[in-house]
Amino acid sequence: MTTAARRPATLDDVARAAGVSRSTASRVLGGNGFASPTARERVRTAVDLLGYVPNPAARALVHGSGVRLLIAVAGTDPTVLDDPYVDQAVAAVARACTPHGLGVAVQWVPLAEPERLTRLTDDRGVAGLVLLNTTPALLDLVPRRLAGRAVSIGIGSATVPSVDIDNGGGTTAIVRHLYDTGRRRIAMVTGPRWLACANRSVRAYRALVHEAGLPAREVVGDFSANRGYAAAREVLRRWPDTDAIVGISDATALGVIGRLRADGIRVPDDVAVTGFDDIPLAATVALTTASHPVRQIITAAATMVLEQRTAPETTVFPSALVVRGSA
Amino acid sequence: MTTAARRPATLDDVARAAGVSRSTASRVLGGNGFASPTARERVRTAVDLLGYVPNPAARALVHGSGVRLLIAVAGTDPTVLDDPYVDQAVAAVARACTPHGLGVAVQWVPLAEPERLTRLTDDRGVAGLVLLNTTPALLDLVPRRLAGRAVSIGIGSATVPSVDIDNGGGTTAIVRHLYDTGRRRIAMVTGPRWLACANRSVRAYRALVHEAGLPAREVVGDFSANRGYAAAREVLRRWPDTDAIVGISDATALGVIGRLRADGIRVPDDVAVTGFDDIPLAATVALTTASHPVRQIITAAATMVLEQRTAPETTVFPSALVVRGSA
DNA sequence: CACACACCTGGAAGCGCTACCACCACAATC
DNA sequence: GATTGTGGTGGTAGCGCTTCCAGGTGTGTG
Repeated sequence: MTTAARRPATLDDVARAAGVSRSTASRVLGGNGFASPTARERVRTAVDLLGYVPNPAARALVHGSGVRLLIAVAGTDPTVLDDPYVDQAVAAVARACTPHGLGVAVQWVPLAEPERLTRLTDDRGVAGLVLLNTTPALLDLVPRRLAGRAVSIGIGSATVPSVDIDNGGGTTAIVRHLYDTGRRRIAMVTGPRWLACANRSVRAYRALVHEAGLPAREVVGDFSANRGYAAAREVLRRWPDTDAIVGISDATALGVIGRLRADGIRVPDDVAVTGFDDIPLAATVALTTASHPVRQIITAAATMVLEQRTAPETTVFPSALVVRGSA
Repeated sequence: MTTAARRPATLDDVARAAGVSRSTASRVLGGNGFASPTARERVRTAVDLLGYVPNPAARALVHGSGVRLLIAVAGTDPTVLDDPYVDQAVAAVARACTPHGLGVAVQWVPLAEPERLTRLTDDRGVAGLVLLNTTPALLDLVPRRLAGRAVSIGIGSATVPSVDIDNGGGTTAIVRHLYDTGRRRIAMVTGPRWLACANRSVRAYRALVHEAGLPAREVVGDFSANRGYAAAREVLRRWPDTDAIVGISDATALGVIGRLRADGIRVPDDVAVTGFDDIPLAATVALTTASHPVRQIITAAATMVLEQRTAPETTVFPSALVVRGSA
């Protein structure tokens, strides 16, 4: 539009165009310090005219603030990053960061080697930290430098605030629904044992079946549809009279349903199946599940670090039972 | 580990620890310029010892190179960003960028106002550009500054290279498969008209049905399951004898199947349904679809800008027919 | 033995920005 | 009339890094 070989304007250009010093221009843009209405006005118009956007690198350099949010995902191996849930988290954080001029990065932190996190946070480019699949060991390794700029999705600590899903409540609602609709031999395909949020679901399941005097039937899964597919067969092999299967996630449940249907077992007539998460497809395939606003949760987490909350609070988002066709 | 209040090391710290000047240390790390083996060695060990990671902001500042990749997604409204496909793209780009010390940002560019892209690229923080849902107008607005640092997913131009899916080939394979299995009244739920890749699919469909002397039956969709759900009913209302529905995406197909099943129409016995993309769930629900390595495609795109390819080449990734239960 | 020419090195400038400081008006106070 | 503000301003020092440049050493050549 303007000149041929456009070079993004610098603050100097703005100052010159506005006929003020760089300092004044900076003060106007930063909003702090004094500036006369005239100066303010002239700088504003110069900014508009030149399409000036501050250079985040320069800003980060002088503030020592870093330039991107790091999403650290704990897991046994790098394939955790292949999880669509991580995709969603990364994208949601990116969307929250973009208006603040921050980028996002993702990295896997091996479960067996949490201190690897330190190497990642030694990077001054890291402005903040979002922990996914958090373990207690990881929380202790969040450096002081990032205090108030770190948040955990899942469990928190005295220094690291967290946002979390009410997995226990969600699972309780699901299992109770199964019980209320006459299911008495309820099995569960769980998540990885080391994952706090998965454990809360499992504990809720156990508490409820125990309370009802039913046996607990657990097969360890990993959130994936594939694992659900295999786990379904294992459940029915070990406990053939099972009449309900609780999936730790929607993907798990979808895998379970796939296997059951392939084996000629009717859902929900023979076996009821439930999921957890309420992914978009759950509605399409009529999956009974627990719904929680994942995007909202992640966005809340990102917002916490962007706005630099200091209070190590835990925000728990509710989980709502959604009854559809599968149970 | 080391000192209590750890402050990430700077190049000065490294130089001091290694007993050389900052310049020498920088030269060793940059790999360019001369440096004696001794100096090289000492700097290396100092780096390891201190856990030094270069400050990307300072680096970007001196190089004028920017600090994050921008993913610009064209669409009629900001909800395009809610698409899981965008999630996946953002996450994949983030994964590719992270090792390079770059972050990612996402922004919507209104279809009706492509020049809004200029405001985004005026930000010196932008090191590179990935265009999603690209339109020709957008390609022309890629600034010179980003030449060789921009890539389009979909259509490209003389200056902007692209990576693309062989939508035409994939759709041809699908429609041919439907024809070969006896379907003669094949309808299609299309994508938005302005989207080049969707149009290629539609054109392939038209060409094939035309060639076979069949009528084209099109309902405009938008890639979403919801729209597929609604579109399925519209198809059957307008052409009750339809015996196959080609979905522009897996989500569309899933929506179509959901509606058909809800209406008591058997899939594939009464109506065959096909998708496009081969999302993870497609296998679970036995959807016949065309598969293409989306993650690999996005990664290829990201790699192109990270490695600053200059040749405006177009890389087309093949699309493979995956026959499963739904058609 | 002077010279060129390699290799190697530290000093210093500067990327674009913010923040501190010194300064200057002008008004209000003693 | 000297003093203390108060609102406004520009100069300048850096943030951590790269890169250019001047100045070293040491080898090989005329």
